Amino acid sequence: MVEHKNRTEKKYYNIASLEKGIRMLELLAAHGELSVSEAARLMDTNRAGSHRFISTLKDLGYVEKNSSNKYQPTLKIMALSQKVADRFEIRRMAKPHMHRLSMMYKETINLGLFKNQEIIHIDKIDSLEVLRMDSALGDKAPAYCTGLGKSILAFLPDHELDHYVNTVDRRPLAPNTITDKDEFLQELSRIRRNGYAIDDEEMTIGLRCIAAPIFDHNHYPAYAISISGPAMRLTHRALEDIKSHILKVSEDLSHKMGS
Amino acid sequence: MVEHKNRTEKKYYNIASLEKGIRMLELLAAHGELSVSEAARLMDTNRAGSHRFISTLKDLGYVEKNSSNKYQPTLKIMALSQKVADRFEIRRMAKPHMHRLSMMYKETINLGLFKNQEIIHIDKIDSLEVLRMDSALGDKAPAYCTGLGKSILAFLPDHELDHYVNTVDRRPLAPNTITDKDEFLQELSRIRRNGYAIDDEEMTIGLRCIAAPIFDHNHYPAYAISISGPAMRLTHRALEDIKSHILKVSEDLSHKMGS
DNA sequence: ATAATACGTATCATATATTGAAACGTTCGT
DNA sequence: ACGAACGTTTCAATATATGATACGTATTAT
Repeated sequence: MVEHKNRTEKKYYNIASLEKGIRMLELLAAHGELSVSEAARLMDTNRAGSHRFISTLKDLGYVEKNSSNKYQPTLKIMALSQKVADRFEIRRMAKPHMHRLSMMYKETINLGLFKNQEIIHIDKIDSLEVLRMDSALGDKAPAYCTGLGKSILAFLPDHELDHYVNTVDRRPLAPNTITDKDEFLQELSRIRRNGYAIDDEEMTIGLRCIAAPIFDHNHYPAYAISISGPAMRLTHRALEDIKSHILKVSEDLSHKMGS
Repeated sequence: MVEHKNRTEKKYYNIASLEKGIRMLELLAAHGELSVSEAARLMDTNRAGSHRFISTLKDLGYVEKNSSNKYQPTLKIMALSQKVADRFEIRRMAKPHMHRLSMMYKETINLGLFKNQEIIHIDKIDSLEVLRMDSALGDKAPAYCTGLGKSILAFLPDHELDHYVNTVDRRPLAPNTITDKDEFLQELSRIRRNGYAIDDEEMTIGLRCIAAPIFDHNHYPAYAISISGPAMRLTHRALEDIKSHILKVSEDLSHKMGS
């Protein structure tokens, strides 16, 4: 009777029913299929209780009844999983490239994701130098004035780019921010020709950066990779050296993503 | 006040907290990452409520906090998803082959999964003939006296096969059921040489069947495919014709599964 | 064939888990 | 340096999950 009630040690602000429901889904996935009463035994409850959870999961579409009166998980979990996996897959594949670039150039390497017209930093390797850009994972940045952003924008489908240029406010954040629409479109066309983008103190004064887009299996520029550092170290001369390397990396990653 | 309470139309034996929790997970997956208060707004609740669900998902390992105080789904969903997907993947890939075999031979085609020393029927195409085997999806059958089962057993790793032969009761279910251990091991060795198994009225009187194993990416004979029908139609002569086709199909599917 | 058992599903009163408000310390934006 | 927004924790009120009960059907044993 003691081990039956020792769940009091749990944080009392957790949702017990959610834990049980997820556990039910895990059991169904592990066993492939379960009847209401089999599940009841595994969950240490009665048939009525078991049925309630399974029925809820069924209504949510994560579980279905097969012809032998057993319940089995559906492929709906795949939809969830896919969304999550995509985000992690690029990180896993980019990591070795990022390390190599980091060792070669001793500057900060960033991996960005384009979402809701913004750049989200999904991975990075910090420069070991004292003077360095200090961004946190998950931070957001505008696309129009960053290397990551511009390299992606340049390869967006026409209608999406149109929408971007016409709706996003290009407020000046640093001396060189490109605010004029025509000038901005020219810049994107230049990037499209080169394959890479340079952010020359357009978001942060003193910060320079070179970036290239990474295309996913839909040939969509979902991600970008960049090297950024203080303008005094990352001279235009230095960028010239880095250029071909980062292009090579972005092409390789695009290929790995199925593009 | 009315639209706020019209959830009374729901089946009252569903678990509301589970629905909300899953919805929270879906939102996190769709948005990539969300803060407690962003989620609160999307879920139409307050920060405390939102936090409770996220915290629960975090403790379950499905969600983690990133460095910008947002919560994002982890790869744990993949583990769930993978288990489910495996079951469906073989079905999806086997379907066209099964249809082709069905049209060629006009008999019942079965796809089986080996689990807990039993065969589970995970897909089938019924023969259009009046006289036919009537099995339901999800039905279980013993492995030792079915084509599907024997074709898999024959290619099991040694220690697993040992365990099977020594623990499973080979009770006679039909005239030709192989009950003797040595005779059974000889049969498996014959199947290993041929690559396919024949069930000659070993489980059901009057029913004959030919089956071949399908290997997964671990080179494990996780599945098998079979053609079964009445012994009077599925003569040994007929089986001779079918043999090479079913072998070809099973090899192709093994290859597609990464074996 | 028939009885007995196991099972899936539905309903209800009651016990309990969830809820929203309130509060505290921290972070963020200005 | 200030105020607002946020994440987290606590607690009492109450909306919700629970277990018992019941019923019709499938499965198994006799």
